[in-house]
Amino acid sequence: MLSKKAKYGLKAMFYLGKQYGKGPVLISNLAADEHIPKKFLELILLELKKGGLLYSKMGKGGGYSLSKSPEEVTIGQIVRILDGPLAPIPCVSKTAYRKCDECENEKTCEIRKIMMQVREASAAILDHTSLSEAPKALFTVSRKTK
Amino acid sequence: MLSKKAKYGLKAMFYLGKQYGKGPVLISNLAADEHIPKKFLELILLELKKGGLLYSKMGKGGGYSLSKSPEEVTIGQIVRILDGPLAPIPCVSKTAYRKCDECENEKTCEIRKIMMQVREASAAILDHTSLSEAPKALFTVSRKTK
DNA sequence: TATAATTCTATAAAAACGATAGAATATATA
DNA sequence: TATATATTCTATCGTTTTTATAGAATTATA
Repeated sequence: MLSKKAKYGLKAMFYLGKQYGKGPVLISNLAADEHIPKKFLELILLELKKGGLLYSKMGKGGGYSLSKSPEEVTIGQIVRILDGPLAPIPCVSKTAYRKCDECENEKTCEIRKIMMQVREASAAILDHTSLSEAPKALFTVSRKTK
Repeated sequence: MLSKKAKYGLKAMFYLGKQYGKGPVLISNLAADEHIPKKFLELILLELKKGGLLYSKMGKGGGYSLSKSPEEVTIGQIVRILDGPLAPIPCVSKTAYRKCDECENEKTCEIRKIMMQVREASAAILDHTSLSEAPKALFTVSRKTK
């Protein structure tokens, strides 16, 4: 399940995507417009900034804006920063591989083989959908038996 | 992320799949062989039984076994029972639809459109992979732009 | 009746989640 | 330089979920 943090973050990023090029956006405005708890949103935007997706400026006339164009920001990037790896289990993550605690033999693990495919499918979608083209992309999953 | 409960459950189900037709399996044996905390495993097997995937018999000579053949039990069924819906957000779940708390307009929600596709892709894999064919199925995701 | 097994109920520790509070820091401008 | 405005940092807090564990109850067999 996507966390509320990630959901708020995605909302905020889409919002900033629409404001792209129009100067910095205030946290307060974003929070009010998207109905996100302001203090919580502060932390989220900070994480996204540290993740490289946002630019910010302090003081009068400051605020947040995308650090690159909406086309260049993928949903996958956002979700990874806020919720961690897309992979259902750590041993199939490409961006944050980790051996599973209980796993004896990674080569023969059936669970791993399946979750590998799930990760692959999810990543194919999330890493190829950007803030701008979100509503346009369509994906199909097809099945082949060896 | 898949919970430990679901991981243990999947391990147990694969194990029971291999023992299918050979009579009931003791929780103790299963727990020992797969290195799963026994008391925790009890709860898991009980859930899977209530979900209709397992048959059990109490008393001497009792134990657990699959309630249908391994081919008929899908990974999706198991994961749903133990971890809930596959959908990343409740509003795109087919088996457990729920309106998102924060959602204003489901029709125009960009997040929903994307997560719908993720759910579709995951379900396509998990609902078409069974305990027996797990290592054999292959899936590919292809992208089309409208 | 003794034994062996699942089932049920309750509890508990630890981690994750969702959120809030307040002080610190940086910036613009009057 | 002072003031207002904004992000940034650190700490905390309550709730829920996760990951178990304990023990009694129930069912079945021999």
